[in-house]
Formats: sequence, structure tokens, C-alpha cells
Amino acid sequence: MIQINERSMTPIYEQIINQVKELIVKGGLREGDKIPSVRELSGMLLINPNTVAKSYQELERQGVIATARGKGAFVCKPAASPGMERERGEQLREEMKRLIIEARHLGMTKAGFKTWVTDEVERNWGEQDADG
Amino acid sequence: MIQINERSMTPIYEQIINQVKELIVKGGLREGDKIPSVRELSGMLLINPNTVAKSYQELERQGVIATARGKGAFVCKPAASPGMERERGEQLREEMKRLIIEARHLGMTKAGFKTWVTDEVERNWGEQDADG
DNA sequence: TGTGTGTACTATACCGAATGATACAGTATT
DNA sequence: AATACTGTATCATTCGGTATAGTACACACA
Repeated sequence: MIQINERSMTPIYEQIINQVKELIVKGGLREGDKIPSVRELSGMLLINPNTVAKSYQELERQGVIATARGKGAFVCKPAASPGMERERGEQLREEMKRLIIEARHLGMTKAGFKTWVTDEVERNWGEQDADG
Repeated sequence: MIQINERSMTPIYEQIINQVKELIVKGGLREGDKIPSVRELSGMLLINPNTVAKSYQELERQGVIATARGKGAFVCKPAASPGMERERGEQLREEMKRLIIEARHLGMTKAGFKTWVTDEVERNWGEQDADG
């Protein structure tokens, strides 16, 4: 379900965040589904509970999951606050800009880049939405 | 020319790397151009020379610039080694995957994402290339 | 012989990531 | 009431990367 790469440059708590989001997007987790408890997941991944807790707190801050003492953590319906969307939208622009510059330095052409992006979208977007 | 954001989460030496690459892509720096010396740039940015040196070493490792003792650092002609291209290509795929998943969680539609990417490409790609 | 260049090395300070352990607070079940 | 589960909070500690500081070396050029 969730796998951790010890040698990755991205910290463990971010790997958890990213993989939970990926599972949701790709249909492995649906709205209302219960995700493993802090202690469960820390036991499965052989990492510290505090690290998992940090991931869940950030996921809740982003409106991806909802947590409740004694009950557990559950997948939310997508409902990001406007402020949060602006914040993460700006970050997304910066990352895309960096990615484009990197692609140029790898020798990609503009047309090649566009088709490459299209391929990656088809591979990672998950289920179709209204205008898919 | 190059500006450092002290409060940014990205380390200074990476900011330098990214901005040098951006300058090259956007035409501010061309093949053969001399870039500021380690001590010059560290003086301009009010940072430690070792930090600039680290940036230049990574830029040289990636084949973006060439350095020579006593002469300085100069912009290279793009000639990345095949191994380097594979390494960075894989990294690019991972980043794009993460970016796509993030876009979904921000409520973008597939079509909306594609047009957004197109806009960013037009804004950041720089001069036209063969099939632009 | 100078001056400017990249490079190398050591030492230090700071911060985030991750661990370990303990305790607290709310929920559900028995 | 008791118990077991949940998320949360706090403290201490270790570890690695970032950045600074200072010094020294090797090469190029005038």
C-alpha cells in the first residue's frame, strides 16, 4: 500500500503525504475510507509514530483527510480553502517553471515536452473527470 | 541578475543553480559567456564563497558550465552525458508525477491542467527551437 | 612577481528530520 | 467502571545538510 524509500532525498513524512494523495487520486482510497492509524502505519513501515503523526497533521491541514481522537483518520471530500489553494497554486507554478527549465537543459524541444507531459498526464491522472 | 531569497525553503546553493539555468534558457547568458567568479558573486550576494563554489561544482557536474583555475567559469554548449540524462530524466518524471497529483488535489480538470501547462511553457521556454 | 581564479580542507553553528519515550485526551466496547 | 483504541502533546537525543569562517594550495595571465 505505502512504501518508504530510506535512501530517498525526500523526507519520510513527505513520502507518506505524497503516497496518500496518489492513492486517493488513483482510486485506491475513496472519500470516507479509513486510513491506517498512526500506530498501525508506523508498525507497518517500521518507522516512528511521531513521523506518521506529522504526515497526518499536514494532510489534515491541506484538507485531504480528517482526524478524530479515538476514531482514526479518514479521507475527506475535496474542499480546500481559498487561501490554501492560492498558497499551493503559487508553489505549483514555481515547480512547473523549474521543471520546464530543467527539460530545456535536458535537450527537449518544445513540442517534445508537450507530448511528454500529455503522456505523463494519461499515466497519472487517474479516473476521468467531467471534461476528460 | 541573480537574487537570493533568505527565507526560501530551497537552499541558497540550489537557488543559484536554478537561476543560472534560467538565465541561460532565457537568453541572459549565452554559450561562452563568463559568469561572475566565486568571490565576485559571493561579494555581490553577501554570502559565503564556499556556498557559491558548491553551486558552480554542481553546475559543472551537470555540464552546464565549465570552470578553469585562474580563468573563471563559462557557460557550456549543452552536452550532457547519457548517464546524466537518464539520471535527471528519471527525476523529472517523478517531479511531474507529483505535480500532476497535486494539481488534481487542487481541483484542476484534465483539460484545465493541459492548458495551464501550455501557458507556463509559453511563459518560460525562452527562444524558439527547431520545432517550436 | 603579483593578482585573480577555482579548489581543498578544517572547524563551527544552526536547523530540520527522525527517533525514543512518556503522557494526556477523546471514543468505543465490554 | 474498566479497558483498549485513537490522535495529540511534549521532552530529549541523534544525525545529516546548509551555511559560515578562515586558511591554504594550484593554475593562468599580465
